[in-house]
Amino acid sequence: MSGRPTIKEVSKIAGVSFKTVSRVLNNEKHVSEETRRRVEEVVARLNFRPSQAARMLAGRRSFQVALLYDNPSPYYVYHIQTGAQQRCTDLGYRLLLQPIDSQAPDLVPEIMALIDEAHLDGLILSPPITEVAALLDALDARGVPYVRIAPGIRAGAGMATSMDDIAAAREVTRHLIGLGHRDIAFIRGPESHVSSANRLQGYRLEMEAAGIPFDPDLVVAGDYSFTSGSQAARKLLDRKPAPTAIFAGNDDMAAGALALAHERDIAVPDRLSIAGFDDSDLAKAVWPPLTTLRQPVHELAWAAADLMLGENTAEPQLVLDHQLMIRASTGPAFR
Amino acid sequence: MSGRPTIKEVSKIAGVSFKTVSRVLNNEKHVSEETRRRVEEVVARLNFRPSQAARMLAGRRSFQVALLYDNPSPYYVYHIQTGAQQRCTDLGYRLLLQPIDSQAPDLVPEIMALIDEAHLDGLILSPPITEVAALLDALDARGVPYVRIAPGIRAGAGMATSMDDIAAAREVTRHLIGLGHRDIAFIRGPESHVSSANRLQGYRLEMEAAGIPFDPDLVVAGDYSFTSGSQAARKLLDRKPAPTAIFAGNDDMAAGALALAHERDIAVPDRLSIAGFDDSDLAKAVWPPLTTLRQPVHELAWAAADLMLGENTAEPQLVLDHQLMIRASTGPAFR
DNA sequence: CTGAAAGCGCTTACAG
DNA sequence: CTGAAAGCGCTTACAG
Repeated sequence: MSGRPTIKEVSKIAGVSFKTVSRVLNNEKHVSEETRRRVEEVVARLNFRPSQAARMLAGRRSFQVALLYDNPSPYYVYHIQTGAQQRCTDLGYRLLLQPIDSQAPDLVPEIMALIDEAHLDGLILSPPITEVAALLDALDARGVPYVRIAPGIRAGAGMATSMDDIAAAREVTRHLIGLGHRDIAFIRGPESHVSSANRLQGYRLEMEAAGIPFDPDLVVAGDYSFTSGSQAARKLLDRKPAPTAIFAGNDDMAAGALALAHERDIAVPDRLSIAGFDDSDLAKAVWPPLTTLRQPVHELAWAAADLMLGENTAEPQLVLDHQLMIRASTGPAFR
Repeated sequence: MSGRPTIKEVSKIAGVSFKTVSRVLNNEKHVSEETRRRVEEVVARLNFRPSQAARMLAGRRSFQVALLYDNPSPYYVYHIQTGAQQRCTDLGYRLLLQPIDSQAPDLVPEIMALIDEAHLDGLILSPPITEVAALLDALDARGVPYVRIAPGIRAGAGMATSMDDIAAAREVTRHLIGLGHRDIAFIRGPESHVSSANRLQGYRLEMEAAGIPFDPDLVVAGDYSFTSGSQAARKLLDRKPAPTAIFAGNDDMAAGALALAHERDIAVPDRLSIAGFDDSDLAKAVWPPLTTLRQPVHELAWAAADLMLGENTAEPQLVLDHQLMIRASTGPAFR
């Protein structure tokens, strides 16, 4: 690999010391406008970029942070990546995208080693890595800055971005109740996800607020997968009387429930309404398209990066808006 | 940030020079077994990881490569990332995941600057960045190693992994013909994608091989999006007689066609068969699940990383197997 | 506003 | 098999 220009070559051509070039590159004060312009011109002409390795080694900051994730959903990972990366790039930081097994026994030392190895300035944690208490303790102890996206434990502490899962699930439930449904079933996600418990609670609160007694038999467990949604729907639709509406804790499970309805020739939404949660790519690709709740995944990640690296220091806990997306999979109750 | 151990501290504790520690870390010869063991023990105890920045700066290699992508499909991006990252990690390399706008006017200088800035040892290119001739020229000129995934132009040159789109599309078409279909329509992808033209050609070749004359009116253009699939299906189903089968160039468009069939109450597969391409997450989430062609996305990326960094130097052009996935969206022709 | 010195934590030649 | 020296390309104090 040849042709790599260095700061010294730039300085030679610009006729200044390489220290002055460094000042220009780092936007420091105390450089005359004319000198700055001359240096910038040479930098642009040579297409010069300072060696990140050298900056990391010499400086106290690496301008490098990592996004840690352990999520099986391509949709979720994609949007969380693009959101965080967009903001990091704008602020002059490189974002390392780090998939990681949150169940690994040596998770904490591995992450600490990563911090050393890559000289990380900070960490963005996404669920379920947000819930590893030992990791939070270790980061706090070393003074490594971090932001959590949608944290469950220690929700009030540190920097975090989130949405209100309870309020959101209430909105979906209210929509169904508004359509005349009373026998509304809920397919819940895995115990390990905080979001899952919160959505269930939102469903329950709204049912009770409408004077409909909570019926535990109408709640069936899934694991956020398509297949588990189908199985849960099978159980629910075998009941007599069957519920007239199903609210699934995410879109994958809603799609699974929908497929089962098709299989049994149950018209949706005429005989059965189905609502999901997330507004993932899936929601618009199935038939009929899913009524669901748009989770601002991209924005949550963008705001997390902004919180850690940007100017905003006022509000360390950001709650972003969600949105109910009403589509064709829900309709008036038939009885 | 405190507590960062360095190679010197390790060497002090192990009672050797720091140069010896360096030898152990790099698996060099000429270290006695006993010394090696002692050093490794200290490294493990301190949870020491060498500073990547220092290695990059001092060494001729960075052990860092980048994956460049510009693709709107979360599914595709997710699997290409995990495939490449898995192999890179196993081989001791860090993989930078770099989304990039392949239409950007300064694409080439931007990438060259990235190479300098991050001291990259090589590049993995995914479509459509694989098709930027000026980039390939620049990389060749600087001697930067790169592998392309599913290249279109200069397909015979350099390192590449791919699948046989033509043969694959022939298989899907053959499956439909075997079910008794003769009026088989094709929804093609955008002109800009090589895969799109190849799949069309495979469809055409197989039709002609079966003695069915190619009918250009049965080919409608889409852009790989769900919506374009619906629109294309609308045009096709407005024809008299309508085709009995639709082969879409990817799963998103197939899902769009399927949604239109539902909208018009056309039973799938009884009155209309629909096949897709990719075997994305979508294929199993819609009803009925799509017959489609499994593209080995993960494996293509894994093999690309392996080609560039692994031991395999024999075969610079790898063609991986695909697989026809027969599901419920295709069935016997009704007439 | 500008510059010369020291050093970040490693690897690369070069000795022994 | 092991070590002392030089240097990678920058930033950080410190001077002027």
